[in-house]
Amino acid sequence: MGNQQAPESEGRSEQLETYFAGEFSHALDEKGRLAVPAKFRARFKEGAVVTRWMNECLAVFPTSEWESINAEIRKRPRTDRTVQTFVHFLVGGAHEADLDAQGRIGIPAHLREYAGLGGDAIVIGANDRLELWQPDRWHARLAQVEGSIGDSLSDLGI
Amino acid sequence: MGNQQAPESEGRSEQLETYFAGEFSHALDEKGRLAVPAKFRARFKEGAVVTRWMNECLAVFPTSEWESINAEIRKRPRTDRTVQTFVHFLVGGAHEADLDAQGRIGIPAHLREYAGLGGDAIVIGANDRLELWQPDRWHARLAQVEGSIGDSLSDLGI
DNA sequence: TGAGTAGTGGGGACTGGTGGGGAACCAGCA
DNA sequence: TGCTGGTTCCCCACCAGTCCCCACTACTCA
Repeated sequence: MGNQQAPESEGRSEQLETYFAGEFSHALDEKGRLAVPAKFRARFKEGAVVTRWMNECLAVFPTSEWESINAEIRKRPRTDRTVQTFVHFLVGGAHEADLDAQGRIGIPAHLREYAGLGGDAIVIGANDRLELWQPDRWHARLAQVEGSIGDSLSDLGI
Repeated sequence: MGNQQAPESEGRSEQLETYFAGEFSHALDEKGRLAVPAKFRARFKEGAVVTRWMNECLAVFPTSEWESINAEIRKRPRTDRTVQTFVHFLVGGAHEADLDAQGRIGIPAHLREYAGLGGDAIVIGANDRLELWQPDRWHARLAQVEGSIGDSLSDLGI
């Protein structure tokens, strides 16, 4: 990515963010819609897939990203136990949607319920995906992560 | 509709969904009919096959998909124990049907009974098939899956 | 301080899901 | 063989949820 050559005459060329990063606090409205941070919207031009994710949060993938993950799964035997787990949890939970004209995405009721979302939500950039967290769960997760970050970094050799 | 005769005006920008995904809650009516989610109906133009499936749910395959699975089986020796299991469980349970004009499919009584279906049912998109679940069974299955999703993802190298 | 962008809220049209009525088909019995 | 009862299938109509669009407010940047 990265090395952009001729700067666009546009001035601030809002070029495509390659990886998601950062933390945002947005509100879900009455209808279960959530605004995607403006800088990330271009990545979702082709559509977005919302699904269940680990630690009781939701993940939002650009469609292409999701497809490449799922394509990997479809190569494997459908009766494999691990594959079934994946299919039920992730594919079964997957909701495909486009952003509306305001850059919002609708979150189906059963996913909101799974992640405990309502009112405010925390949007986390997590490289290949966005994660949506119920605020309390996010803070708990952060506290948990802080305790083990030292070990993790040395495990990873960073 | 159709005041202009574009040949495949059927098309719509929303073209055929390639794989099934997502979760839907639909009701079985008095007559044992279940509405197939509208976005998937095109995949069942050639017909659908409903049959028993793992974890006491039902599976709905597009006819072509079912055919390719069953063709695979027919190549194998009919005395093979696994083949016999497959034939009794899946082929024996198979019910071929078309969607009605409202996009509903009729589920025979013996299959409804097997899956405990009546009143509400959960429809799960599972890549190559739809799965029909009795709500309580589905929630139990989800709870079970949730516990092992982390391991599954790392097993799959995701 | 003003202009533009981002986030939020809400109203209206429309599609999809559900229920039910009626016709057609089938089988059993007289 | 004709009549009757039941089941299945088809079609119409209502209702609710979803999507699309418009408007308002707050914040940021120049």
